Formats: sequence, structure tokens, C-alpha cells
Amino acid sequence: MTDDYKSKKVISIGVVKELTGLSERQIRYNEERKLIFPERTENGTRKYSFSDVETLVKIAEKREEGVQSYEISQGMKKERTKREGEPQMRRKMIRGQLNAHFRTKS
Amino acid sequence: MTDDYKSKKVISIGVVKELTGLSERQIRYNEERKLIFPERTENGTRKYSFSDVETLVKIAEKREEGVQSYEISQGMKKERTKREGEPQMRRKMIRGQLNAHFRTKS
DNA sequence: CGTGTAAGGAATTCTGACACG
DNA sequence: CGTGTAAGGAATTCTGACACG
Repeated sequence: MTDDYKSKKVISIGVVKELTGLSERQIRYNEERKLIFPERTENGTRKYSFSDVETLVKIAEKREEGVQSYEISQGMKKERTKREGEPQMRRKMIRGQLNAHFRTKS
Repeated sequence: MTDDYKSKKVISIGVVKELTGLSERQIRYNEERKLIFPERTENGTRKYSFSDVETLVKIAEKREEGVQSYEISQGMKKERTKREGEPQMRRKMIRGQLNAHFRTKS
């Protein structure tokens, strides 16, 4: 009725695994890094929402680009600022920023 | 992306139980009577959609009124014909129709 | 008809840890 | 850092059946 299907936490990790193609280890790791927040059933089983599934896929794409957890969480904070853009260009810019970051940092 | 969150089958029977308040036996029984059609994971575990959950609740309400499985399935077929109406009156009419049905039938 | 239950098995999920790098 | 894995336990889910009515 008044439910938001997209944000309701009802999916088990096994289904999330099928939906995202990620391993359970990878899925749980994102929780460890505070990038995603599944709920728990009374006995401790994790429950995810469709929204969580989408977020997991986006995070996985970022990681493939070499972006680390901290940067990903920072990026998710600004998420609400920018909405559109050129995906291809954006990715290269992120990598560029990271390289610059490492050069000045180390 | 192109997913329909409401009709995607991803919910385990345990969560459906919590969402509907029905017992596993009751939930499975509706499948036995062909009133609901969950999918299965590779190993046989049932997976339901939010839409299925809503249907289950509606079926449960009908049964509380004394409507039997066959009548419920018939009612679901006509579902697409009528959309609105007075719930309270409609229920009484259904019961009335059933009584009439039984009188002429037996 | 609709639902409870005991029965036994198969598969899931969880945590903490060691490993590699 | 991110991920694989073996380890052992706890809880889930499944089917077929007997029961009551």
C-alpha cells in the first residue's frame, strides 16, 4: 500500500548475488566499508532493497576503474549535486583526480 | 534499470510470511490452488514479487469472508473489468451471490 | 476445504580468521 | 585494499503425509 518497493529491504544475499553477479564476500565487504546498509531479520540474515542492488552495481563499476572505497563514499555524498554528464569523460576525470591525488600525497 | 520492482520475483517465503502475516503453509497452499505463481531458484526455493504479496493479502481477506479458492480465482479473472466500488457493500454482495449459488446448486 | 505439524534432507547465511598482495 | 576460502553452527525451505473437519 504505502510501501516503496524500491527501498524496501526484502532481498536475501543469495538473490543479490544473482542480480549483481557479485560474490557474497564482495557484497558483505561493501557493508563493512559503510557503502551500503542492509537490514537484518531477527536471526541476523541480511536483507537488501532494489535500491541497494543498484548501488552495489555502481560501486562495482567504480572499483573496476580502480577507485577505492573512501573515494567511492565521497563520491556518493556529492551524488545529489550533479545528476547528468558524460559517463565516459566522467570516469576518466575521476581516475585523473586520483592520480593527481596520489602524486601530491606520496 | 529496465526492471519492474513490483513484479520482480526476489522475496523468499520467510519474508513473505512477515509481510503478510500468513503461515508458510497458507502461502504455499495458494500456489497449490493456482492463485499465485512464485518462481524458483535453481535449488527449488520459492521467490515472490511485491505484487504476489499484495495478491496474497487480498486472497486472505476473501477467505476470511468465507469465499473458497475457486470463487477467488474466478473473481481474479474479472478483476480487470471493474476497478472501483464500495468495499463493504461489495463483500456482502459476494457472500450473497455465494449463498444464492449454494441454494440453487445443492 | 484450509491449515497445523512432525520428519528428514538439502541448501543458505553468518562470523572470525588466515591468505595474498 | 579487496577478495577467496575452509570451518562450524544456526536457521530456512522443501516435499509428502497424516490429521481434523
